[in-house]
Amino acid sequence: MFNFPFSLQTFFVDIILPVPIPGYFTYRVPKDWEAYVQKGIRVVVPFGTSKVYTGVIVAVHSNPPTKYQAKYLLEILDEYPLINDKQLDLIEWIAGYYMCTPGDVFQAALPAGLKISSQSKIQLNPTFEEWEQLTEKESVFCNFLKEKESCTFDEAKSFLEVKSPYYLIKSLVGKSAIFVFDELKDRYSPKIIRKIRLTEYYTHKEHLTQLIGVLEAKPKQLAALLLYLQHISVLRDPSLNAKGLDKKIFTQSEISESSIQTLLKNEVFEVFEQVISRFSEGDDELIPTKFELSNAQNRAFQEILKSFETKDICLLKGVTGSGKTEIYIRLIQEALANGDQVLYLLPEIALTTQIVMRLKKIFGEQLGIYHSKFSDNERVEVWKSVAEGKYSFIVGVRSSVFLPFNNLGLVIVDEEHETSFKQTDPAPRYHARDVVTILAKMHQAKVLLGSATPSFETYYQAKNDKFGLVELNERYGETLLPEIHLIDTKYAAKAKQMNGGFSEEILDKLRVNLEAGKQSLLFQNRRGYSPYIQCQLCEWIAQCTQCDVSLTFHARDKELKCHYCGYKETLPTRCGACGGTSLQTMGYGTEKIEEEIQMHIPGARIGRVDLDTTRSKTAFQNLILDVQNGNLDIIVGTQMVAKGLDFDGLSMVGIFDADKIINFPDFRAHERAYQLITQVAGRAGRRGAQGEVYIQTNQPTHALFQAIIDGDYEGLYQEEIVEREGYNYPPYVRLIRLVIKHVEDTKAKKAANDLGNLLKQNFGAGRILGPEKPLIEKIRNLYAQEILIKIENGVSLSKFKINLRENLDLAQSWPSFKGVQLIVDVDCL
DNA sequence: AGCACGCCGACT
DNA sequence: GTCGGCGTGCTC
Repeated sequence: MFNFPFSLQTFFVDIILPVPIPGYFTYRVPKDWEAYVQKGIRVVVPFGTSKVYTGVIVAVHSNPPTKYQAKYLLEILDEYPLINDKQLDLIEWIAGYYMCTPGDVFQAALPAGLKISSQSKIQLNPTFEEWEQLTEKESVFCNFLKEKESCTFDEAKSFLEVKSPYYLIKSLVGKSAIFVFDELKDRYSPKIIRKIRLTEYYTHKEHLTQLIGVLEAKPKQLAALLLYLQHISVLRDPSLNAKGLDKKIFTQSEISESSIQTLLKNEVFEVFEQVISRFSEGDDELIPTKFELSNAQNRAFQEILKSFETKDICLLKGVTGSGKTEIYIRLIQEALANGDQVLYLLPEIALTTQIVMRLKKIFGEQLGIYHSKFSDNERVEVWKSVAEGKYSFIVGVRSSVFLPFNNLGLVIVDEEHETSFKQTDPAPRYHARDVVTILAKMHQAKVLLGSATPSFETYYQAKNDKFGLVELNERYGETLLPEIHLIDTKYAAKAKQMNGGFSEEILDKLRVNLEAGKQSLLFQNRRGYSPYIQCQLCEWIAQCTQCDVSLTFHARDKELKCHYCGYKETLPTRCGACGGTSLQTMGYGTEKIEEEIQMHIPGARIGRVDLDTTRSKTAFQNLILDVQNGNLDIIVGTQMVAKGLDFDGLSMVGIFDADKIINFPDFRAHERAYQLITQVAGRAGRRGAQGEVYIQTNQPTHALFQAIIDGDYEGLYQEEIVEREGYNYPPYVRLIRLVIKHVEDTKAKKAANDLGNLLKQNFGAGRILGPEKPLIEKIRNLYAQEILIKIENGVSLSKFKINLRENLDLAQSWPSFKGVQLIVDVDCL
């Protein structure tokens, strides 16, 4: 760091601000603070006329900006860097690669609790006495604060009727009249639970046995004591008493509050408070960490280590149920023993389940979990714990790539092919799997990509020796791959073997399974009751008012909903066109499947697993528990079940809309269909028994089904890769998608056309596809057009992107781009 | 992205 | 005559 004690130079800092404006922002450092500014610390700055933001310093220098007057910093939030150099480098890399601003990345990288903004609170110092030191304006403001207890920057601004209250506030802070507390300190409070334990006296065996004798006459108190001893066997080991028992456990059993109170009064029990981390699920005993790998697993494990000697990235391609997890665990143990940090990325839904419980049991306190359903408090807690080194192992979703690692040794990306690793909606539109390879390079860490059905991009790299490749082709134990049956729905319909959407075969199988006490899973990749409702007279279909899609009927809420914009309306009784009353639900969603199966198979206990039934944090876990405990016979679900559920009991899987998946208009449709169907099918038949899978389709001769039945990933890959090469699709080219949006259809088309022509001129028509209307032309009243850019392998991506950015900037200055939104999606899926 | 400045319709 | 609609342009 610079340190010129008598320097006449003025210091400036370049900072990242959470705004979608390219580049960094230069601010001036007040003379007194020169010693405190440093790369990686957060600062609060004024921005525009009335806003304050938290930014992070990326550079300290003494070059005044020439084109504008730099403003002063308002506040310094950290003593030490909160964001380390590698993180700053990663932010910059992502912004460059994904063609967004550092601010976009910063916004995604930091939990909100670490980004105070205009909402920061101001409070009067209660011990403040020296009112005579204040200016008139200041004392008026302080009196206002006295009344209000606290106020926000915004409130202060409107009260003071000035454009920027920060100078006055700063002066008051200097006089110790007020506090500005960053919301971090305010919002972030540790969680405390109340526990009960024996007083020290009764931890002695003789006192305790004596007590039990005395309580013989008081059965209720005795019951309470015995319940305690049942959970905490103090007689066996008095030191266990220190752990205590959650008060809830008493109240949940038959023990009355009054008997507890009596025991507390008589100083048998005492209450104490414990600060708990928000996600340590109790203090389960750690299970023994030594387990044997099977021969196949051990061979794979050794091969991975070998591959890491020469390559940084390795693909582990292991069939469902081959026991990849044990191999991961072994690698994680090695890395941790080595003193390295480990990051284990999972798709969101997989994270709520058993695997995390299992890892928690093995790795205990060193394991931190980073999940999108966690509150902001919890995220800040994880962030700090990683920075402090409390967690050396993180299991998390996409965004955990931004955590403050300083010594990463191993990154595992499980279910590597999952599209949820790519962020689609707000920028940065990054792919965690790809970001992780850069992150790992910075840390000189190894990356293991795991999947039963790798993405073709990844497999291509492995095949071409860029990544290591290790295969695990046998299922763990003796379990056989499920037997897959195709049901020809066209034929079944002719033979009168269809019952609505269900073939007799599936219904029969469900009945047989139910009688045998076995569980079944039905897969329908569409939530709600029916994907559309239609008038039987005039064929009118209820459409969303803001989007170019039909409305899905949700029976539970008796509403029509748009799955794209969230629009809702109550179920109409009349046709929107002819006024007729014969509206009918068309097609099948999970709700309707659930209802009809209930009708066909009365007595079956049916559970539904889709976005609608698992919105809350615990709902999904409760459903899983119900399945595990055998409280459900049939589970109906969307792709959530394919990805989230992982247990033994399922003996049969039924798949309904296979045709929809296969015929999806996208060059990756076959790859995706293979992955999804294989994944769903893989839910059937674990631990010994062979499972059965029934797929309803009207094109049973489709080659894809044969590949799925044979588990012939390789064959499908070979076939598809030829097509990809022939038609110039990934992995032979990189794709960048441009989306052009406008409220007016014609304006979107005009802008897209103009841009398309420019790009064709400058990059060659062969590289530009479109403009074309996307699958859904209008969402939230915005019409969209798409342009696809193909960049063949070997072309310098960074140069291409700089060139592309210039073209885009030029286009956006055109009159035809007025009011047009332009989205850039690099490596779009 | 916000948010201010700025230029045209329905209200006291 | 004003309040307020959202079009456009800037933010270190």
